[in-house]
Amino acid sequence: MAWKYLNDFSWDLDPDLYGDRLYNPFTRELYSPLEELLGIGGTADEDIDSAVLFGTLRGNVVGLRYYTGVVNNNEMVALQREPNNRYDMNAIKVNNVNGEQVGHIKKELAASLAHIMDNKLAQIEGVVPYGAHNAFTMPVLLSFWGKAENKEAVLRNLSLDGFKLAPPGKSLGFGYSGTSGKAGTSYSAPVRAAVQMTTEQLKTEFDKLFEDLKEDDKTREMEAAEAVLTPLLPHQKQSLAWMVLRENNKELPPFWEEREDFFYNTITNFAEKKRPENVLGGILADDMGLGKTLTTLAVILTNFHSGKPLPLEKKSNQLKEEYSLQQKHNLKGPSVLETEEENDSVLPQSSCPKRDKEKKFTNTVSSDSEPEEKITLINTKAPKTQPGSRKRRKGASSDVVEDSAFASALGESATYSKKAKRKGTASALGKPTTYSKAKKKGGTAVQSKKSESEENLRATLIICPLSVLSNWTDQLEQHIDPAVHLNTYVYYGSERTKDPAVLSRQDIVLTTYNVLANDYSAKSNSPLHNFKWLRVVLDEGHTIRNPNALQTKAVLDLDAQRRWILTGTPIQNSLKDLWSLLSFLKLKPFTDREWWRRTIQRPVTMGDQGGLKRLQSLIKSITLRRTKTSKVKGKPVLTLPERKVFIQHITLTDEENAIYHSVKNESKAAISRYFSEGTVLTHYADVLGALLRLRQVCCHPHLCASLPPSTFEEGNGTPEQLRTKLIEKMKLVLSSGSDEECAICLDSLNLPVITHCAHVYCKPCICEVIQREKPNAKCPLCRKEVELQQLVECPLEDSDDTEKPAQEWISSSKINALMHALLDLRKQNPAIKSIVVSQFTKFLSLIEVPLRKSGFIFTRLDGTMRQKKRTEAIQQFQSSEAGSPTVMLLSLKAGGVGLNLTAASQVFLMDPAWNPAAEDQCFDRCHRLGQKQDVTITKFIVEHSVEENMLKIQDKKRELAAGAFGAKKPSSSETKINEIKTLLDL
DNA sequence: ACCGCCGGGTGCC
DNA sequence: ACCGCCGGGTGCC
Repeated sequence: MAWKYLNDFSWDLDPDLYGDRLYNPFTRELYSPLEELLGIGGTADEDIDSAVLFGTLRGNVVGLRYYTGVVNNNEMVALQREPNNRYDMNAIKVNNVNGEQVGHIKKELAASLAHIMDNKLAQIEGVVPYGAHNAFTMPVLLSFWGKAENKEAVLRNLSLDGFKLAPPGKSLGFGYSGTSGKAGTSYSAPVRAAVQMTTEQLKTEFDKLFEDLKEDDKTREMEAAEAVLTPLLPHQKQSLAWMVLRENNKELPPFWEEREDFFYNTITNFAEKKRPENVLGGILADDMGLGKTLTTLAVILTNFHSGKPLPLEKKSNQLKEEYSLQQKHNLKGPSVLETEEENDSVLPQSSCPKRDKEKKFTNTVSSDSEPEEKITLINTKAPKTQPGSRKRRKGASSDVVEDSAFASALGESATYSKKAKRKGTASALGKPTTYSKAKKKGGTAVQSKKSESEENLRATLIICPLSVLSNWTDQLEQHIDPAVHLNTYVYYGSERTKDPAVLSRQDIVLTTYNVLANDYSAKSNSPLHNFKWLRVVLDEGHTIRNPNALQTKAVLDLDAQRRWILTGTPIQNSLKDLWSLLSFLKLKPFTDREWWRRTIQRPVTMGDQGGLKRLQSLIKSITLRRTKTSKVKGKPVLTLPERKVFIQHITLTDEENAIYHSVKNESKAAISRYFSEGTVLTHYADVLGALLRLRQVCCHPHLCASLPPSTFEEGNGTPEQLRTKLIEKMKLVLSSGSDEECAICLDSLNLPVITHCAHVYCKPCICEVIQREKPNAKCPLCRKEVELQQLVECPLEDSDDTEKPAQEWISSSKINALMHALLDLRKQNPAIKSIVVSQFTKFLSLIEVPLRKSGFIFTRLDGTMRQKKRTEAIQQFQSSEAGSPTVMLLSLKAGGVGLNLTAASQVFLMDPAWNPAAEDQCFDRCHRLGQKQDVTITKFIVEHSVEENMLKIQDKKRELAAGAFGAKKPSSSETKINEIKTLLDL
């Protein structure tokens, strides 16, 4: 069991508990109670956050003449161990900010430092006070940072070799002096660390980071291209203008200045002749529901190259027929040149942007005049619709559908049509679809990363979580003129293309983080990675917050001219999560984590004003953020109907109460034993297990019946027993209603497997790790050794029914309360739609019975459903037709942020979530853009139960968290113990 | 390197 | 002189 390793590895997390997360309303950070209660969390990287300055030491860099890396006065340098150096295994390289080697640390000092670095006793950072004009050696000022408990060891090690650190009080400690921007000036002007701000000040400052909309470039508005049928709201016109400005921007990136014939970085004092590239893109961090998707589509259509709209052909019937003929013709065999000539006369380049380097193509796409001509073609404007209203698609005709069948039979992309979608065929995401068919042509247009010129780039890659993939296709259909040839390819499913030529023909390619990561790890060929994109857009961009996750690496390895991150939660998990995002944006020098840490992350977490200033100006220059309460010209961005939350207290029946108390007493007994043994914290998994049971009994006595009784004991049995136990444990994880996530990809579990150390991952994720680290692969959560053969898979679908066969259905107090409310509503107005939310899918199943009995038409959405069924469920529920479902049974975390359930005006939360953020997100699914009615939320809470206690602790945590900033502040063990006592009334 | 270090040449004042 | 001193060769790790 996982807690066995807690003593050895301070950052062990039991995934069993990982999903039960609490919410920090300020940082919008989700954190698990386990991390909180044990005062742990994060990865080894966080050691750097809590580092203190041990002191400084002057040393020498030698061998300058052998290397090309140059440095300026006061420039920061990085130290890098070089254990395989053939002359000295203690060798330490010194690199400049660009990663070019400058020299080596002189060998005597290196011999002493190597030990410290290899054992991670300290992080050693260098600043070269006098770096320019040194031919052979140069001095370097070294700062030693590390955990306080390692300070003595470091000092001892150094003094054994005759080195002595100057005490930290003598130095500023950031490697540069706050606002002057001169790296390293501090060493000669020693001061105590810059004026430290209080937590409160920091919080205020941080709030300001995203709220400043006064600048001109963020308030200017811009109209979208004609092909965008939905009129943009004022704030969306602002985002469009700002994004177009960012994409066409020719300025130097933040913190760079042009000086004489060099470009200077004012933070690191690095300089180079080459002009640093600016980010053509940034972060659109608008709150959920402000229309990031629509705005992004508008950018794609509006800013092709140099501010001109994407050249798109207007479809006409004649064109379509010829096109369709062409299609069939080409599918018969490899195309020949004559055919292409024909093609071009019928359908110019729009559907085939990157065919080859022939002149005709270059002319049509990259010349300045040509795109304008195209625009005139689409000038016949369709009547615009109001935002949120659905645009009926007129263009789809049967020949297109036929064509799609033809195409998909050959494994090619299929034509998307609304008609087909209504029949439920083309909506299947399992196969590639395009909105309008790209011309098939014989493999002449293989695009290569290097040889294409930037003007020829056309395709935008959009990467999103699977749960919002359909949102993109829906919105494309909803907002884009159907009469326009917008080539769209959904890169998903087993039939996805391997042919870059197919991608090169697209305007938009949609895929998911998981598909991207899978392709990336399957190294063989990932067409997405062997391609230069015009744009890459990350939807729910905080998905890549974990720098070690495969998904993040796969994303960072994409090649694109312009890069966008869409996210509603800019700093979801404290400052360090920002790094992956900046790294994606390729902002020099922050793509290297060391420079990010040294210049921003650590100074800010230590309360340095200069660091915060830098962070502010950085964020300001690349981020646009509006909240639901932001205003444009004095008016709120959005006016949503009211949202009211009621708590309805439930009194259990005597019978239920008896069950509750017996479970409670049993748990109490076990946990009291841990108290007396003083092992509460090491048995925390059991504590949460007990809480889970109590929460379940509050809902329905049948819910906790299938819990494995073995949770309270340890020990090993036969391999078969172990296997059974692991499967049980995994099932508990999967069915606990917490919508477990994989600690590697941080996404929902996909093909869950459990390790012998009882941690659950996606099979592809953990296999990747084992492959990469073999032969010594370790569990990413507990560092225990893992092997491929030891992974236990979850047996398929013997599910609830077989587990508990003939248990007769009974009601419960909560079910009665719900049914009472639903029947009441129906009496008032039979058209009212309600969402019934629980963390326990089994509970939802139990609720189905009385719903059916009372004649409710309902639908259901939970994490176990395939994408196709999900889409169906949502569409049925959202339909306003008579006979459409009036109740949706929803598992708390199903669907993700993109889920739109605005048809509902009532939400019933059957059980409180650990994590108020999850509740809020859930409410936002119906209380969002498009909601016309007031929304009423009813939370059912059993009085005098663990549920009430959960609310209390949540409130307390909210308060506590509101005062915290950035880094996690683990509560004292006294607090932890008290919390457990509160929860269990001990 | 306008240094340090090495090793050969050399040796009263 | 088993030294000192001189001056040329030489130079990261």
